[in-house]
Amino acid sequence: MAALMKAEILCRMAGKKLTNIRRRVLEAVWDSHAPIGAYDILAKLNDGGGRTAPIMVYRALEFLMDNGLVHRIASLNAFVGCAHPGDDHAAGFLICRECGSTAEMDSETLNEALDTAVAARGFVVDSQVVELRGLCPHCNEGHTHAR
Amino acid sequence: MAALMKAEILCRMAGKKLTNIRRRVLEAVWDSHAPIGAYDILAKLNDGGGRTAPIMVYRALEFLMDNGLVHRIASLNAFVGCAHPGDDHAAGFLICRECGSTAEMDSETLNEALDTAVAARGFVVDSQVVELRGLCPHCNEGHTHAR
DNA sequence: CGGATTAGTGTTATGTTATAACATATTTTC
DNA sequence: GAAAATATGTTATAACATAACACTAATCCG
Repeated sequence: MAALMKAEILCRMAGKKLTNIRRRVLEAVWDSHAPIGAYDILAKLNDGGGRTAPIMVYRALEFLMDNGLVHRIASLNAFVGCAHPGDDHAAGFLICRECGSTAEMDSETLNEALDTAVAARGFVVDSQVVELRGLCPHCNEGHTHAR
Repeated sequence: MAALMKAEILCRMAGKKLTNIRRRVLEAVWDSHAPIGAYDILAKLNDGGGRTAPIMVYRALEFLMDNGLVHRIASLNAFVGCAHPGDDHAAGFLICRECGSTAEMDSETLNEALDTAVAARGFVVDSQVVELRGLCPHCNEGHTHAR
């Protein structure tokens, strides 16, 4: 799997260890087509008789997030693989309410607009949560919903 | 309290009932200078011997959110009073990591940018979570942090 | 009016998400 | 190879949220 390979390389370059459990959690995240919850990851790991504890999953997720390999979707209490690992980027997400698919949006336009809106108020941003829920192009076929 | 008065009026106009528990939850939300968690609201209600149950608070919060009186901050699992009740608006939030104060950002610029970034991908947005964490102007005095 | 319907509240129990505290094992550093 | 740092394993519990069902109050409409 390409994402796994890339993760291996990035960790090696950064002097970080992509240990077994971390790799297995990352695999579980990528195996899911949609954002996946920590306890669903846990279930995958323990499928077939493992005895991994919740905190082990959370610790792995923390590592993966710190190293830009996974993002947390706060509005879903769930996690997705990062589409652009390596870049240190502020991302936004487009979450389809029908199919659950989640696209990472790394838009200049978006971040410039955020900066502008925010700078006007003298606020200094450290981190952002931008999660837009709606219909992806595929699920929107034949519909006529507007915002 | 002004927010309470406004809520009364808006509910009356909409034919909705701002019952006792709903009003008390709304009060608790406004009494807090920062976003407040459901169980902290609960504690306030029960301070002095009440026996309100968690679900009663969640039910009240659901009503208040449905009627545009309260917003949920997903990244904090907490709730804030809506700064512009009555408008049906898509808001964003600026959350100070030092003092916890939270400003509601109802920016045209922001929403236009979101629309632009999103329309380019053929995505149709229903609802949004925009929560920016950082330093408010007051807490930023004397600092030189950048994004 | 007064019965039927709807909306709201109260109560108990449980589900879901996340972390604390501490012991053990492994790796790195010097 | 001892000390320090990093990672894992184990048990328990904290924090956030909802299900299910009984009961009460408000409203609708003959």
